[in-house]
Amino acid sequence: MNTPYHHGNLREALLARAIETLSEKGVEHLSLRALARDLDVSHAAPLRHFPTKTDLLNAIAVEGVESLIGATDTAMAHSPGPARLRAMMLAYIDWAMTHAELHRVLRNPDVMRHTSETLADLLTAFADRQRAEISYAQEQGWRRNEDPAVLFLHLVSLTAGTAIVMTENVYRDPVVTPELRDKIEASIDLFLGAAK
Amino acid sequence: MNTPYHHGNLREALLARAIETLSEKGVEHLSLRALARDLDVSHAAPLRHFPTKTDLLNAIAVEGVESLIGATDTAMAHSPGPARLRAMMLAYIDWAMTHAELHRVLRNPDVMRHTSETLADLLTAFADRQRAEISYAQEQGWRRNEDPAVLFLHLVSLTAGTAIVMTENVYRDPVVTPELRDKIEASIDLFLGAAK
DNA sequence: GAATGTAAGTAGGCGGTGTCAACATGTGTC
DNA sequence: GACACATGTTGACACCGCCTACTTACATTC
Repeated sequence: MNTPYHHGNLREALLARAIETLSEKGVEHLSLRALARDLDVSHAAPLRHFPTKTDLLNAIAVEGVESLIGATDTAMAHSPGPARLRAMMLAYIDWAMTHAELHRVLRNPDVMRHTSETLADLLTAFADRQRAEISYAQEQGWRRNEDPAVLFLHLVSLTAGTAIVMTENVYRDPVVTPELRDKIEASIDLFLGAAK
Repeated sequence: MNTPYHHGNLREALLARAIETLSEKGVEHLSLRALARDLDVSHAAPLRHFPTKTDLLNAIAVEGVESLIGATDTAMAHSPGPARLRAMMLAYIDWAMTHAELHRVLRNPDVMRHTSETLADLLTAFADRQRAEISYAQEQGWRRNEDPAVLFLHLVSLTAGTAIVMTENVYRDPVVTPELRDKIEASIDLFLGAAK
């Protein structure tokens, strides 16, 4: 009865422990064998559920994107129509800051080079939502005569860029201060509020 | 005389070959031992010059940042005063697109977690230059009554974000088209030209 | 309810990796 | 010319992802 032959739900346990160690030690120090050790299981057991390490990272990325989409969804649901675009951008950045390592997995080249079908679908769906939100805002009068594709590129670049600048400390210390959140909002508003 | 005991300039050869393989196979497939094999040298020889793999990546990052700074320098030198800020941003993005893998090294978490002194210095110097350029533009009347810190955050996020969106294909296919460069410029100008 | 096919675990091995220690070989300096 | 020192080599260790063959438990079917 103790240490049964079958773990029961090794797949979920692997994912949970992986995300845990991810936020502790970073992507590059995540190993399938260490994961197996942590869960008291043979070193090859994880391969039954994730044939390759990339598959594991891919599954984690799926959970990450789902979490991200959930966060933006609730944020947008609590915002009135015209403010939804702003809520979406801020939710993305906030999510990235509170899930830094998960966010890092999402921009791991090895993951993004061979994304699973479901991950790719989630990403394009999210992108479509961003595009839809832009066109809604334009209908409301925001930057009405601007090329939507340009606005989309700008929105994506700015949100992803801000998230990255916040999570990785590219420019070391200078950026991280208490009133930082205000500056982030102000920065976003340079884009959103210009034609207000 | 053939295959002498001492390589002569192994350090430079390692860096050169590393950058070469980097653009071919990506960061995660760079190995010290493979590098040593390529240069017909024993597997531990690289450790004399780069005690750890992170040190090698760090040195590559230094070369990368120097190259990036050089590119922005010449771009800015060829632009009249008020257009320098725009030239700086576009030079950054262009450099990232033409040196995608080198750019990826610069945002490799393992590199950025323990940056060498010289790399950190280069980065802060570059950041200072961006700040200086912003304040110069503000003196010229551009977004004069805006918080410089917010402008800096926006500039950094937007440039880094655009560079990343272009080099990694986060949203798969939709973004990469021939007239893309025009859209990039238009996107940048949403920020730069707003208060013109 | 036994037989059986399959999913999920184990054991072991292969080739690869980064890193270390001990040793060898040149090079530059007094 | 002796000697310190930088730069190579060799061999080992512990780890890694991944593969194959084997074993165990579960589920389905007759």
